[in-house]
Amino acid sequence: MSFPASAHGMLDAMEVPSHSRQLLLQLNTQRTKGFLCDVIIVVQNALFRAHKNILAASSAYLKSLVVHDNLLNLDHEMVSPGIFRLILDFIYTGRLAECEPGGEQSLGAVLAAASYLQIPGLVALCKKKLKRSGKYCHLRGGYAPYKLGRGLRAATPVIQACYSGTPRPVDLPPVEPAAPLNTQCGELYASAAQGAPLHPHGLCPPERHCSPPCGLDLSKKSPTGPSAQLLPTDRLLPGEPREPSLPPRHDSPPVSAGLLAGHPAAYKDSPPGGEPGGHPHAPDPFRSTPPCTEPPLPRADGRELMYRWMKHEPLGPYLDEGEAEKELEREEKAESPPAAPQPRYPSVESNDLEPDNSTSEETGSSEGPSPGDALDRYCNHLGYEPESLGDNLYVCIPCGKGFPSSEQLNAHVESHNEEELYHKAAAEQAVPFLDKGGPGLGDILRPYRCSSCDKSYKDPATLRQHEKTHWLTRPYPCTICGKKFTQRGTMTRHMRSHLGLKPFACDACGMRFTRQYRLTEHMRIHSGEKPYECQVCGGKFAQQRNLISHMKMHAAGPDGKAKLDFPDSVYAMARLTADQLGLKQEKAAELLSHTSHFLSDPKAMESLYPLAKFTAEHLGLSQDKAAEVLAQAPHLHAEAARTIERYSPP
DNA sequence: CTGGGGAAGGGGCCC
DNA sequence: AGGGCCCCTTCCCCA
Repeated sequence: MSFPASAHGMLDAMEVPSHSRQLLLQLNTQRTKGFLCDVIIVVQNALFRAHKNILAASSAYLKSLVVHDNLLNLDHEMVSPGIFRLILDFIYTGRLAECEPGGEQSLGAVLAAASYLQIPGLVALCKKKLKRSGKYCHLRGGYAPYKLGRGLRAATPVIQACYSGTPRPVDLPPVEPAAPLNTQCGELYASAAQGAPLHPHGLCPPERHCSPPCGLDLSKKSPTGPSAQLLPTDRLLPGEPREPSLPPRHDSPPVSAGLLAGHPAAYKDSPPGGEPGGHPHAPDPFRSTPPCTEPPLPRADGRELMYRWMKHEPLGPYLDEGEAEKELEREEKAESPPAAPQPRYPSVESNDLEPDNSTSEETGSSEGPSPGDALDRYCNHLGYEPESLGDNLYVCIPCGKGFPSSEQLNAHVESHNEEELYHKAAAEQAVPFLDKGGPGLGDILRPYRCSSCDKSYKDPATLRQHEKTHWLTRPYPCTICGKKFTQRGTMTRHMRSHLGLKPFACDACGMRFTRQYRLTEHMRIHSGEKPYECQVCGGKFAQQRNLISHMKMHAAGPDGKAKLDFPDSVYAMARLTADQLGLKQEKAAELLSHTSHFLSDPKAMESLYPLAKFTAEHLGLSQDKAAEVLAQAPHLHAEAARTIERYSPP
């Protein structure tokens, strides 16, 4: 399909002046309703819903996070819930609600947070406002080190210096806008107070100016059903929100390390380009780069973008702070007509960043970027992600692996050392095995043994992970309810259940799940597949766990007590099997008791593999796994042989 | 009312 | 870090 040249010309001229404004309004409306929101931002005990695309188009820092996570946890020492609300409003509207009273302090906090989040337009706007109020000259020296991309740990004292005698911005009470804010009810507070009546739709009552009385009842189970993807509204209980200035509820760090991955604080000691503990593939927002003075992105073609990426120059739709400031100044000079009044959304100034400006949009960009251009630049998307390119310049000499930063290389080298230590320790441990008649195959396969419980593992990392189960204090607390976990993954999974995040959807019925495995299990309902069969009655089950429950029914007598009378040898085997497989002895015995047909066939015991096959079949393991398990327990073979001897037909 | 099955939520833990 | 599996438990439905 092709258009005549004239038609192309016509298309070029066909521009709806209010398009960008309408688009933004729609997006903001969607945000307030939670519609298509695909990310949750946790700031202290406040939750905000938003759209990844919008965040990524507005903030370099948030972009680096949303690429990898649906749940972002911001350091509340860097940005308080109240300030983040203002910033989120700005992102979705291009307007900054009036900060008051003590506006400069709040504005300073917004500036600090905008720097932290790398939103140059907002940084420039705050500076401009501070300048107008006569504060910025005073502050300039203080804010100057606030170069974009600095970790705020370094920046915070600067702010303190700026506002000597006043609380740090992070200690300020939440900013309550003078006029009702328009939106903001995408935010949900995990309040300590509960029990008050529900508020419909989970939105803040208008009379509260959307200050966040919405509590999150964490005592309830996660919702079920297709409607509950994000914080279901029926779980929201109003209650007074905790003041953002209050200390965190738990003694533990308020934001988990895992959720903070990629946080600037984690980079504070890193050289440019290092991403320790963060998102290794995320564009490094802290790489020192000269301010981008390139023409607006739409004019840059793919090759130029690639070239700039290769040169570590800024590519994206983000304006450098200085550039954004110039943008604002150009805007002021443009003398664009004032924005239409929006009573629900007090404008900071008549020439605030304006998402739509019909005059300049119509005149095109040849006479300098218009506010519309500015928005275009913010909304422009790259055709590729930098993470697709790798430059692993730091190479580990022993193993030849490459890493993008010295930090990662160092971490790798440390792991080398630990690994070698473990190997050494394992080699030393092997000596007693020899004393006992030589190490079993299992000792070779799983040389890393726990000193507390004698369980053994294939690799040192798994052993370390296991050893945490013996610790008195579990190292990973939930930042919402305080429950503690031995593994970070378990904690983040638990957090998902708090937040109702269910990324795995059934194509057939739309039901959503928190885990892939659950979806797989669920899909058997639709397929009719019932792979788990009872060896006693032939009953089939879609879920293994239901087979296990069912087997208990078989095992229980009329009085509820176990009715199966297992031979001693079966119990002995069961004990060993239970030990090896981590099952309860009762269950292992139960499973083994259903194998009389096997046990009565001595030929089947002639080699290890048939036994493995039997074990695999009856314990739901892969045959290889079963073989490995059995290999670790040569005494099991002897026991099995004795059992066979005893029960073999004469 | 009760027991059994189906389905699902959540935690533990290994890989 | 995330996937996968196991276990315990709960809820609902039905005979």
